[in-house]
Amino acid sequence: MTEVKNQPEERSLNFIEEIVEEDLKSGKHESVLTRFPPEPNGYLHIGHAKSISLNFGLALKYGGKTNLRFDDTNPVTEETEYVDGIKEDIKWLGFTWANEFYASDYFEELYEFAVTLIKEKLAYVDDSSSEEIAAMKGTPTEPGKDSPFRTRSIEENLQLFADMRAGKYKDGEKVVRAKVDMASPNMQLRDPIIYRIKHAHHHRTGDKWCIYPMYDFAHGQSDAIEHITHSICTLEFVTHRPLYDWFIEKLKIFPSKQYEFARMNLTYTVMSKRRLLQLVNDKHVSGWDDPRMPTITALRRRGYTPESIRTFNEKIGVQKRDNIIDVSLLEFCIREHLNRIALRRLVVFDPLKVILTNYPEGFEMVRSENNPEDENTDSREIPFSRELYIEREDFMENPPKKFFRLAPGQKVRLKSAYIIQCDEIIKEADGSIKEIHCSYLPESKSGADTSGLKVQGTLHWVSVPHAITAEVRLYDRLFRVEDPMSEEGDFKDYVNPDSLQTISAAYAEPSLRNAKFDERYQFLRKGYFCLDKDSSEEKLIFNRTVTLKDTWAKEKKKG
RNA sequence: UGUCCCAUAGUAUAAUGGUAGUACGACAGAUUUUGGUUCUGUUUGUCGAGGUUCGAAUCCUCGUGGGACAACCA
Repeated sequence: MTEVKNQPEERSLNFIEEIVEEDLKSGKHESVLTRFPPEPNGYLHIGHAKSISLNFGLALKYGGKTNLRFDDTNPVTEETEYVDGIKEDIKWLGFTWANEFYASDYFEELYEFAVTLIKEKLAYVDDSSSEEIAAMKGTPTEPGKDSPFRTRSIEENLQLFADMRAGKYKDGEKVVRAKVDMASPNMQLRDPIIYRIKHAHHHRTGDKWCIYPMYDFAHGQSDAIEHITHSICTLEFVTHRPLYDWFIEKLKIFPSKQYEFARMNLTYTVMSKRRLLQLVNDKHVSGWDDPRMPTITALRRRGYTPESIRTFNEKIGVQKRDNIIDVSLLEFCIREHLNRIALRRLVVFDPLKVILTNYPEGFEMVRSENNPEDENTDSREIPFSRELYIEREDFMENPPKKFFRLAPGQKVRLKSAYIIQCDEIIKEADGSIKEIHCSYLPESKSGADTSGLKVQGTLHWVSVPHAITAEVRLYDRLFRVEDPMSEEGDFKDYVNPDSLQTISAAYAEPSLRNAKFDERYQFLRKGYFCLDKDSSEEKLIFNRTVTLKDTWAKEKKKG
């Protein structure tokens, strides 16, 4: 009777899944073929991850396939470096494409499509300048005017188009436009340009072409060539859909259908390749993979797991309304995963020396669990000695109420070791605290505590003679404001100046000497960390992926 | 003031004419050798006005608000 309880929660379908299920049920399509179509002019960001999850997820869910297709129709901005980066990111996210295609694979077919249109009197070569074309285009509220070249003969158009391809004209001298409707209320339909001249080296076709198709003339046709059943893109292409359908109809090719969803926005960051590139170029960050960036490569470097990003994508859903997702949801997803898999380690960032006056010379090894959430992980030994470092902020000479840490006369437990009590504060000449002298309770050892004492606080620590040092990089949100784009002025004015704090020498327990790149760590009471790619044999560098939730910090703020 | 898209707690997301639910956040408490985790509880919502209907978040109309579109970018 109560068995329903453990059933996985049934998730309702998003609007695209509904369309797919309907198409499958009605027999419109026998299977699903989607595509992920990045332009190789920058790195993928978390917003793209939503599209990747959607496209690949749809195929996975309904037993279909997904092609990876690089939309490489603009040679001046596109580079092979980006192609490689994008492929790596998709693989890392855990998805596998059926075919790796390029819009440039179809240049010859696309050229023929344009010839077909010309022959049907549905396209023409226009000698007008860019400015003239813009002027004749009209405005959203006023119709456009026909170009004087609109009525050229088929033969002349064919010849001119062939000459364009042959390289007889300079950039911008001529374009090919589709003949749709200069009076259409939809601006996209006012004789859109479908081919332009660019004497530029293409990352794949080299110098074979000097004319390149525009997005609208490449995307839908590429979908059709591949027999994509559901071509999913973002909302800004809604107004392009009539054009998408128009080309498919006029060319009588496979009727792929375009569906649009709202792109994702995240608080405290920006989400466009153009703006991210600005941050890189203006050196606000060290590069596309600076861990503060919302790019996939940066998230990976920062320690995010692909699982957490996929979970995040499931949670945010798919819809058509503008949205800005609270970054705390992303943080929740990564904490939830890391809590399950991260190995616990003790690391002191800002050391305060503690001398245990009644502890003998030498040291002992104490045992500590690697992950209390996972019974399968074992434990490790940590050296404990008479001289220790604790976190400076874990001691206060005059503590406020509810300060459960170390203070004169106050007792705390040292994690996996003993209860200690503060007896004396040793100060420097300037009055600052040099070290504190404590006594430990031998009968309070972890696992064999017969002291009967209950203490409120437990601190992390390291043994001074055994500690190793490491650099620790603490990251915070890239922007000071939730939505930099909605603020006055340049979005770059709102970059958070404290988004990176570097601790050049933190003191870590010796087991971290063997830290591995594929392992995740929780530095107790500090946050989740991973080894940074800048690390070397001589120098360990850790990135903070995300902090732990800190209710004490909130308490302090309240005053 | 053209065409198109959208509107449910602070943020997201369900309810597909029949009890407005879930997650994150926030707040409070319990547990805790991490002020973590876990658990419990509280809080806040259908943009507005009409209409259809026994019944409307859902369908219709008109408003209001937000967004997209005028690159030889994608």
